[in-house]
Order: sequence, then C-alpha cells, then structure tokens
Amino acid sequence: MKSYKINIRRQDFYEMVWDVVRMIPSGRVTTYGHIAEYLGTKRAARMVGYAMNASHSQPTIPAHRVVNRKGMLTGKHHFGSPDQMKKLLEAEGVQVLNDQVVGFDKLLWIPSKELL
DNA sequence: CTACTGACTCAAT
DNA sequence: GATTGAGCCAGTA
Repeated sequence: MKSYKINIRRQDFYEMVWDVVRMIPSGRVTTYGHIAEYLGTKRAARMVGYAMNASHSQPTIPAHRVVNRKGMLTGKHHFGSPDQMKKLLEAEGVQVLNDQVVGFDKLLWIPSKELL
C-alpha cells in the first residue's frame, strides 16, 4: 500500500483512484465519497467519478463496484451498455434492483477501514 | 483567464 | 421525507 494523503493535488489523482478501485474485493462495492475521503480530499467525490470516466483505458478497473453513497448505479450509463454494470455486479454475487445495490450497507467496502 | 460541466455530497427548506 | 441549492476539484471550451 502506498502512502497517499500527501501528494494529492492532481497529477496521479486518477492513478490513486484506480489503485483503490482495483483493491475492491469481488462482490463488494464502495462509494465515490469514501474513495475521495481515503485520498484525503473528501470533497473530491466528483473527481473520483471523473477518474472513472478516464478509466476506459484501464481494463483492470472494476468501475462497476463504485457507486454513489446511496448504492445507486449512477455510472451505469457510462458503460458500454446500461445493463453492463448491473450484469457485472450480479456476476459477482451483488444483487441489483432498480439501479440500486441490494444490501448496499453490508457490501460497502471502505478503504480507510477495511484496508487500513 | 473566465465560464460551464460532471459517474458526487451535504445542508437547508 | 422529498426537493432544491450550494460547495467541491479537475478538465475542456
């Protein structure tokens, strides 16, 4: 694990986000806000989503495991197909109902707590 | 350089 | 409790 929280300003923001997302265990999900918080800037939740948009070049980024704080699949439309995200989640054992993660509170994976 | 936008979140009404 | 407005940072026009 790298020591973040200090170099955060812009340069490797995307890389850090990607690293965190890559660490998300299969069958678990996390939120933009938690990732941003882990990176130090809690208010950079939007940037996390922005980084996700740039993760298209990074096939190893399970962006489907990243949802908003309510567990809603807000970014599903940015996948190839709107059903892609749901499909990927279900393939990992995550139930998705009405664009929302079922049992989101249980499946929530917080980097700063789970990873430590 | 200023303005607008966005896979977000929080606070106030 | 649902809806609305403002704050936030980075990228693009």
